[in-house]
Amino acid sequence: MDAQLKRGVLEICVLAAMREEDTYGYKIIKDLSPFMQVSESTLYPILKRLEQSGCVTEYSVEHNGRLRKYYRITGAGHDKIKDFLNDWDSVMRAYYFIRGEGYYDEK
Amino acid sequence: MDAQLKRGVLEICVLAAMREEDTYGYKIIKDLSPFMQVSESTLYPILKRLEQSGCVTEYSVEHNGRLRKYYRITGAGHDKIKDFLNDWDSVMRAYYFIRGEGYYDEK
DNA sequence: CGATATACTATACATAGCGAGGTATATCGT
DNA sequence: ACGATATACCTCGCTATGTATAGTATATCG
Repeated sequence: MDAQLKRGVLEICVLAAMREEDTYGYKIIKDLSPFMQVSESTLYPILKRLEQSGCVTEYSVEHNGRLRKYYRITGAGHDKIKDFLNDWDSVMRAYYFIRGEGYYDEK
Repeated sequence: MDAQLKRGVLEICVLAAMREEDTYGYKIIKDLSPFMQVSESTLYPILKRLEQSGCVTEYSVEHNGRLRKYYRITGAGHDKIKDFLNDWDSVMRAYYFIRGEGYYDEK
């Protein structure tokens, strides 16, 4: 996916990836890879930002002699996903404008 | 629309806005405003980039004693729109992943 | 025993939206 | 007559964020 298109979508994908169960960085990259390439240098700063903005909490678990960091989504994180889905209408209106088929018929 | 979501969409909207007929900066802002707020400090750099990358050509027409800059989309510009539309599938897959309803059924 | 997978971190760079400010003319209400 | 608003274009600086590159460390597989 185009780097510019990723913005605004990727962060929400990361939150969505931990909706079912707590997860960790490397697993998120693998889970998203079927439809979106994410490099480590992109993901880890995102996780840090999400933690600082209260959208996720983190805790470490020892795994093979190293600490593996798990992330759990918070209420604020769920709210952020909802906000994104509410914004999606305006994205679709832009898409229909670009397709050039005029009015976007509400779902 | 969220600033991050705009990236990758806005530039293509600008190209789409001149598909029917040549247009100019101020008019583009008005034409997009029903579904997307664009400030002048965002638009004019975009038009400059599009010109430098060969997606549009520009020419000036005198209007009320001042020069008004018109923009015309090129073949490369049309190609860019096509590329965007071809990429849209992966955006929708990300959207369906976020919605949490699993597999994205091809249109 | 080297390659690959797993797993996290830090530095430096490029891209692009946007607020704030600048310049200039025309029009409209009071 | 005059201030507000609309039209029309441009630039500077800030900020957010994707990404390449590199570093650290263990386990596994051929």
